[in-house]
Amino acid sequence: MLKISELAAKTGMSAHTLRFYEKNGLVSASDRSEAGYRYYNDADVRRVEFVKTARNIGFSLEDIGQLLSIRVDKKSHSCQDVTDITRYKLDEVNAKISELQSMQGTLQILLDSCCGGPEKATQCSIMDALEEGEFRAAKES
Amino acid sequence: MLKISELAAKTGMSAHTLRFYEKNGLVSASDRSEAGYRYYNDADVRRVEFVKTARNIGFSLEDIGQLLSIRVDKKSHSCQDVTDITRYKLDEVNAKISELQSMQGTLQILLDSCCGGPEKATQCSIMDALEEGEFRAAKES
DNA sequence: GTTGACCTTAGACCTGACTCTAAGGATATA
DNA sequence: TATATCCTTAGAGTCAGGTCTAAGGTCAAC
Repeated sequence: MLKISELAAKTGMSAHTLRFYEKNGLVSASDRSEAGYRYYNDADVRRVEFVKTARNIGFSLEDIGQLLSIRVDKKSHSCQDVTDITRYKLDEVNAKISELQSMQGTLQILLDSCCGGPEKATQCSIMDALEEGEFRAAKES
Repeated sequence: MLKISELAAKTGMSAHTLRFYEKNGLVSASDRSEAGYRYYNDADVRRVEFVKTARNIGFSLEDIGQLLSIRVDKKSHSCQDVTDITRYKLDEVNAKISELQSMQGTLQILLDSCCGGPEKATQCSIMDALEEGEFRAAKES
């Protein structure tokens, strides 16, 4: 049984974050001392590691909440339930990538158009382009 | 001279946002009525359009503040000042794209590994992979 | 002369994921 | 026993970029 700081050390999260996760229903200590100290067992550690892994991949805490509820009762859930969450996340990620690639393209065009030297900015083609306003929003949502 | 709601209509921003920008030093009305009403002239409109364009490209309000201070005194700034801001932003965008592409790759692998069907999640390879924890963080910062 | 649409301000609220503080109680070591 | 280090809680603060509210002042039309 680990105390919160020990679990924090073991998982690389802060005790603050572990309490925050508990408040948000993700991980709680399976035991408490008389004084109220949290005590975590091996299953708790695995749950925290699961959260950490999902977090690393990019799932939001809300996504992780759903994955955890599948995890505790796998028999009542299908692979489709899991892929639905994953696919939705992938769509989100792809949308953000597109948005950023649009920004990237614009910024690259701007950079290519400008000498970037010590010349005075009175004739700077980047400033001129911004003045012209010939760019669409990268995101439409 | 335009009142704030007229400028809002003209630029597609809300009056709220225009006041918010003013509070943050980006755009202010060059005139005020006796009662305190904001009045915007053509130069103000161009400044707002400049902000809007830069915002669409993806510059942060802080970046835009810097671009605006170059804009009002181009003679004291060089093209390099402008490209520095642009290049920095491009680097940021590229870093985020890399991060998201890493997430994308992982999510795709997960999806490919799972049947996604109505089978019970007891043998789900996505859940297993999350349990194994074999993924690195997409971002290192 | 009053209705209704506009304007003003300071400041609260929103998202997401923490991060920290204050005030107090518990435990371990010297 | 003293002190240092841990633990608890509720709640506030952080970031960015808005968005909204409350309470009140202004202005044009009927």
